Amino acid sequence: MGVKQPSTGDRRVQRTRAALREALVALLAERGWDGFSVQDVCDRANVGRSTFYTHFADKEELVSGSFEDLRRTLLAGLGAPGGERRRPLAFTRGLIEHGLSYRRVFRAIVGRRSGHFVQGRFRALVIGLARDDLTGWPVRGVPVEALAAFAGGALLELLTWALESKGPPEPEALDALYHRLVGPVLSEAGIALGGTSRRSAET
Amino acid sequence: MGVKQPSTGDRRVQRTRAALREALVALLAERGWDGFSVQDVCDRANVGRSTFYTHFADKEELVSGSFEDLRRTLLAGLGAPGGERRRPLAFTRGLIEHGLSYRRVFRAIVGRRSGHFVQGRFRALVIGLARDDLTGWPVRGVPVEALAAFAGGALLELLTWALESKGPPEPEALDALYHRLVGPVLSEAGIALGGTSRRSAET
DNA sequence: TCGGTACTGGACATGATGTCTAGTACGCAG
DNA sequence: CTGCGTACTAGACATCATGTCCAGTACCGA
Repeated sequence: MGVKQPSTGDRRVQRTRAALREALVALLAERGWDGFSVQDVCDRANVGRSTFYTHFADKEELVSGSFEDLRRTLLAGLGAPGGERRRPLAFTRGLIEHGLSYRRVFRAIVGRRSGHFVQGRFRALVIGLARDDLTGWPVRGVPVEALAAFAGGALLELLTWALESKGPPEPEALDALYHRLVGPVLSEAGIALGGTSRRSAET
Repeated sequence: MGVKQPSTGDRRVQRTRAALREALVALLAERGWDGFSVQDVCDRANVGRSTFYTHFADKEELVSGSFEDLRRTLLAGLGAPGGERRRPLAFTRGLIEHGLSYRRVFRAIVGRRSGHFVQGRFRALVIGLARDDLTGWPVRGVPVEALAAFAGGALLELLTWALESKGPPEPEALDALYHRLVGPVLSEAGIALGGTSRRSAET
């Protein structure tokens, strides 16, 4: 699986990888996942195709890194983790803002011209975030996994709808809408939305 | 786009198409979307590859037919349309039952080994059903499209979760869970769950 | 029974993938 | 600054799936 032979912090390696990632994101945004080949990425990045394969096994392995970055970015946007968390699913704000800002890329990730791998990866990211979050706000009789699937799926498709719609709403409005819809579900467990901060689920 | 030259009701045509569809579904269930080629479908169906292309442009066009069937099946399961509709999103029961019954196929449609096209098609199917349904139960200040995305996405991922989980729940239980979670969202518009049947949204 | 149409299988061109190799360029340590 | 090693390069190669085309065969329907 990881076939990365150049294990170095060599400057050449860093430049090459950066170029490839950049090219990938650009091509993804403008042509969609199936709209470009490994060759195309290499051309755009000015990198030999053989070189590509010394770093990544395929397009998918290359894009995986970008998802790592995205995840880190989103989590970083939450401020100090474990700090002052007031509402469930607080990460949605950052995700929505980010998604609407980089609209072209996110449409390519989530929309019709995407690819199975990319989309699946994004789904996993969102639902994973939801699960981690909701672990702190359990609902009676509902497995966290199921709750996360529900809330994450809803968020995913709502964001998709916003990205595809002609006049995309403001991030705040969309976030508010989502929380307005998903709020009742969570408050069913007796969670006061602006009230006590229950926070102590197993680490 | 539709390149179907054999426009006939010829018995040979029907047999060929049926064989191809059957083979496709079987292969999809056991190998996943990317796990088989057009050639494989033809082999399993005992049909020449050239023949395949006289009927369908590619795998995707072939599978489209099956989705049509599925849609019809689900809608048929609702009884006379416009009849005695008591609750919003009534179609979920049929969908969930069907999905859990044909677990292998639906995991292939929705799961990790699926393909972008198939998955997208299924998403569109579910969200489309939700939209058609929810048109009859509007929620103040929320576009139907958005509401359908929310409810459909949640259903989609909840079903996926159930399909992937080890001990899959009973259809009734899953359906109940979904409606328990999504219910509050809809009742926000003042819909009594067991009460008055509001039914007359703008056509 | 016969005409037409669907099926057959095989050839062909195309394009992407992934592997490999010998040679070149460049970063980095000494 | 100098050379050692490692990353990069171009290109060849084998493989595989796709989609098109054609001449021949089989079979449906009238």
